[in-house]
Amino acid sequence: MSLPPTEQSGNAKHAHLLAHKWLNPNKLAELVRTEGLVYKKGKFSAIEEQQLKGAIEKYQHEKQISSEQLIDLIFTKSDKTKDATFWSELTLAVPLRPIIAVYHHVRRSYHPMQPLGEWQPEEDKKLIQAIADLGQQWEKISVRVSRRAADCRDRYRNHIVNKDIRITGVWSKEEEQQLTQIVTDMTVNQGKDIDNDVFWGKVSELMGGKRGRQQCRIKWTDALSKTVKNEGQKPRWSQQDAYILVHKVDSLNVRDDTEIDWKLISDPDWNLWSAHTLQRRWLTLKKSVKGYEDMTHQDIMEILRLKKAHLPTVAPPATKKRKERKVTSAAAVTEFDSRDSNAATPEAGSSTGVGTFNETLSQEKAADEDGLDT
DNA sequence: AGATAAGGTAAGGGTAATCCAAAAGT
DNA sequence: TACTTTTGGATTACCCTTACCTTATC
Repeated sequence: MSLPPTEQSGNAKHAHLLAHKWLNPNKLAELVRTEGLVYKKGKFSAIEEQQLKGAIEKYQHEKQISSEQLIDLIFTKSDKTKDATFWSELTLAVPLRPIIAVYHHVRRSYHPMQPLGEWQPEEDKKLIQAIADLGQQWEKISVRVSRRAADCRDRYRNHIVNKDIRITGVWSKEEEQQLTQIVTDMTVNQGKDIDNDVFWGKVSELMGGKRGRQQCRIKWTDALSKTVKNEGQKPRWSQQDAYILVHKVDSLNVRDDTEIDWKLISDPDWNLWSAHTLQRRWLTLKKSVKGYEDMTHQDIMEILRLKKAHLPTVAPPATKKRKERKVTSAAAVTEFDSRDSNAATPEAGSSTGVGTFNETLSQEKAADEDGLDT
């Protein structure tokens, strides 16, 4: 009998799996269940980009290959000189990433056609013609339109489809109701999760094609879903929210804010804010720090920690004429926290990995209690 | 020769930078 | 009230994952 696998040996084994097996989502999910495999999803952080770049340069140097040969290696299929270990080596440079993710990421970022920005009317014409001629064969279309296959596809589904009936601008009450109806029919009325099981292409169709999939999704996740959850009231961002956000980000102890998984930041008791909204709020917060462009994440954090050292008092009641204060989500959280710290039930909090936050807030709150409105 | 793994392409799901209007602050 | 600053709504180029194949490898 050997020793039970230590964390290290487990990780080494997992790292090897991730770097050498082209695991499809089912197999990945199974390994997560059976072996406690941990892997990373979502946007590649700046740090990971660096690590990949380093690995690619190292490979290029060791094998003494030119940049052209490198591009061949990444894009040309069935090249006899192909090195089967190439993708595995790159993957080892970014721990926790499956080889398929690295493969796709590198092929995107080293693509010879770089993104070109806004589409010109002539390009749209070319695209429409190409689709008419070829069908949805994006790689072939790409050659004719001189845009990446993925960009052609995106242009098509987001802007060309239904472009004559598509409308933009502020949503009417009727549209909002219709969207809410469609989303709830599709999810809760089918026993599905209203936050995760929505097919936005389908939703757009059901909206009669008047609104695109992006319009529908953003409208729902950033606006409608939270007013639905908040009994029709629209929350407004407050200084308390800013305080909470700074402390949550701080508690993650990331090296860089590109490492943050914003979905983990939203809290069951603070979840009126979508991940997207929180990310946006973080950016404005960060930009409020003078000279942030040249600072490390740690420097920025330090300043923000100082700036937001104290929990701001609730809603400055300077005047009472304010038509019944909108309930802010921050208020909801602080209320919850005071219950939480009294009860001290471990399961009460969220298990999102930002647990230290609640303690911080409770302490701050205790110290600040007198300043709080009653 | 047939099974399985690697790899290519398309479909599906999402993020983040930006513009501008509305609300809050002064 | 008029003006300035902050926040929120909408838009859209761009990014990541999954599904479904074809091709390579054993």
